[in-house]
Amino acid sequence: MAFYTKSEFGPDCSLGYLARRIHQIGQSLIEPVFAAEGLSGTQWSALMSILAGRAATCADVARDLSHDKGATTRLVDAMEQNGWVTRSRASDDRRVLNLELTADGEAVAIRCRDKIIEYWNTLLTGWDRAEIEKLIELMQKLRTTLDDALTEGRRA
Amino acid sequence: MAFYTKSEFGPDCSLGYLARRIHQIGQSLIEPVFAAEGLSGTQWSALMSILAGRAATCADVARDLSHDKGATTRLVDAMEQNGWVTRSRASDDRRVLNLELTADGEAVAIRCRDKIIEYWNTLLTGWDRAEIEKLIELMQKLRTTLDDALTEGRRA
DNA sequence: CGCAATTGACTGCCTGGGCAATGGTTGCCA
DNA sequence: TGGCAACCATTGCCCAGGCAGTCAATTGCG
Repeated sequence: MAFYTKSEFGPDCSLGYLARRIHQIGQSLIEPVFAAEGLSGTQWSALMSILAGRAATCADVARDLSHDKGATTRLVDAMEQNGWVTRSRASDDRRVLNLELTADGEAVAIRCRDKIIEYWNTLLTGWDRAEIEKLIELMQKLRTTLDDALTEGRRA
Repeated sequence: MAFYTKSEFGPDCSLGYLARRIHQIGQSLIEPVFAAEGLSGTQWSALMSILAGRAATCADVARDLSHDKGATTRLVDAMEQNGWVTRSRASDDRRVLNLELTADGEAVAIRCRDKIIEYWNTLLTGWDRAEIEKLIELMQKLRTTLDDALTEGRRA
């Protein structure tokens, strides 16, 4: 039933540790790509979130990225100053500020996306397609499991 | 040959995004376990690194966790103040400070480890053993791929 | 042997994110 | 209808971590 045991548990087989390292190293590898365009990885994530229609407001972005709401305000501030997004008060709900990508914002987001795609494709040279698909599938499942646990914890 | 395409790429199939979310959510779920023992997740990682014999000095810990050297100094400061580790000047290389776990430090590390194991086992209820093993295997492979790219980049 | 490059530990500085509190707005429901 | 909870956006505060630079000790190479 139980998967991990006290004697076998170690960094190399810990999902938490592996996720941490993959995130850390991946981040540091890809960051130069963003830096070349003058933005941060988090900013790009936010742009993509808006571009993909997953988010239309500040709060949406924060939720979609599991990012702090306060930090998101400042994130949008920076992107607005760079002329990548615009804020406009929603007419139907005056609490909300709708975010929209400018032409520049969309262009930057897509340029970065294409570079990122190319970077991952290069990195994954030597992997079987089936392996990658399996990895993505299992990581999605893990993400779902964690998400469920989180919302369950929130309810309790 | 290429795995990702411009039309199909999206957050849900991006390994970077998945790793980020898994790391973030996993971290926030497990953090209370550490908080109950009065330490942080990073501190526990460092303790485990020493306990497992993967690190014997401050620099070792920094390397093993891909953690900033400066931050590691302060991390060890905190753990020393809590009485979990001791620093002692190495006799053969007087630059080095050898780190050793105290009885308290070891006890805390192991208590947390056991709780983490239990937490993951609970979380993974409903997963097939083979699935978990496959996921770990593929994440290890990804970690290795990224590590290689990193050291390669360092050399260039 | 001697000098340059490297390494370990540490420090100051700065940025970015987590957290809590606030003000304004809306929906709900007694 | 009045009041209350939820929600959006924003701000101030604090802390951890990344970065660059310092000092001492060590290694390596000509």
